Amino acid sequence: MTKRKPVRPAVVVPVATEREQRPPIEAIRAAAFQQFAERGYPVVTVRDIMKACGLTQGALYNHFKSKDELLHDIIASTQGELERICQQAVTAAGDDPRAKLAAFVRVYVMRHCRLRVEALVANREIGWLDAAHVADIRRSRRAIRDVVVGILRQGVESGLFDPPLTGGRQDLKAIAMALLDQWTHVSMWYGPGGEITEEEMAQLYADMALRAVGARP
Amino acid sequence: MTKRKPVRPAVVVPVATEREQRPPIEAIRAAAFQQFAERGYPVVTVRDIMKACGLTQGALYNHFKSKDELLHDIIASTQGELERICQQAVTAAGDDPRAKLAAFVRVYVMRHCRLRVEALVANREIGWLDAAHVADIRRSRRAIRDVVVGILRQGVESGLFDPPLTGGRQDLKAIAMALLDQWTHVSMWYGPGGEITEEEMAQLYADMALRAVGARP
DNA sequence: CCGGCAAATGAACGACCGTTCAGGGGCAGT
DNA sequence: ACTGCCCCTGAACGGTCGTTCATTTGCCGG
Repeated sequence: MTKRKPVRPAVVVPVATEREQRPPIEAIRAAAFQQFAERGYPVVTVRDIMKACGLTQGALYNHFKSKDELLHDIIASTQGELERICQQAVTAAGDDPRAKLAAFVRVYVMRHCRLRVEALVANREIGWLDAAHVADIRRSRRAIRDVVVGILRQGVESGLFDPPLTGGRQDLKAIAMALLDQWTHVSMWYGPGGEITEEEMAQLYADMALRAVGARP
Repeated sequence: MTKRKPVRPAVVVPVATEREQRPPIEAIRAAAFQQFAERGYPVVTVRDIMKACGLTQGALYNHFKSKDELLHDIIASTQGELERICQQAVTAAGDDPRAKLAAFVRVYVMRHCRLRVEALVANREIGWLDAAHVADIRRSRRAIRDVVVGILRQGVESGLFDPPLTGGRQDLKAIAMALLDQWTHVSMWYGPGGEITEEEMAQLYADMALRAVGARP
């Protein structure tokens, strides 16, 4: 057998309904999310995506300049929305760093449970973007991380947090990275069919985070 | 431009020394690790890997049945070794679940810092394996998770751990997943050029884990 | 009814993919 | 010196890829 076999059988979901319900550009975005999440950007072809929308390959280029720009478009929209709701949750949580951290975790984890597909694509497929498209996504990620670092710093300075030390000093950036890794990768294994609701997940992760940073009760 | 542009410029490292020093099959494994880690399995070609070893594309098939089997081979060896050292660290740590958990985290995190490239490939590229090759990797991952769950259960039953509740009951599996996500993804951002040593990372993560599960001092 | 225009089609292009295979070199054992 | 055997080479195969483009479609204001 000399044929290059697809990494997974390129089963294209029926869809059919997509085409009528929303404008084609939205159908393309939705189909791309689904396909990228299930099989990964490099092995999903333009033909796969467009067939899932009931269109043919050429029609993509009436809406996006390239496959690469399509990926950037859907990642950037998800990432921007995530940054927005995280910022908003923190500012709405008052001034207590414990409340801020808890609010952040709740919003972040619940979003990664509810929008598993989008979160998974935004976090896993970013590496396929070329240098020009990847910059603003990374900026947004750093901004989110810095929000967490800011909460931790405020908690430490006010004496409400007592996080573990790293070689004798505080490394709040490492702690923030560790916590964000945990929260982000919920989207890799959480399934709505399980026994835990999204609210319970959010509560569990908030509890663990507050404990990890040594928040006073 | 109608040419399909590579996701990243397929810069092939000089190598040259590889060929002489070790048997070719080892050079192929090393080159594959490096290339898969840097650019991802689907976009790394057989020609890329073999050129990095100073060989030509056809020579791969004297050592591996296919590109897929090569990926499985290098992932399986890494994963098997990880499972082994984790088991061994836990049994060598005595009977106190706090010591067991700390020992597990130390070994797991230090390995993911030191062997970043291997860990990254084993965790990130597993999805490209076909169904026949993926089964035993997943089994090993479950086994490692169950080791953590076992430690947590022992800690709870002995009253030494008091982990957060999930909807009124203990969900040790979810806690184990959350912790493993955190430990695993160290390999995504830890760089030996940073200010934190591997030992400090291991200590930090062990501290956070013990706090998260409510270990008594 | 008509002209115009955005949007879709599907063949075509140039490139590259994983894998196969006939040919060839080098070296151990006899 | 000859015979196997292992390993490597590089052309070839059959296929897929992202993208382009001439052509057609379908809709809208007049």
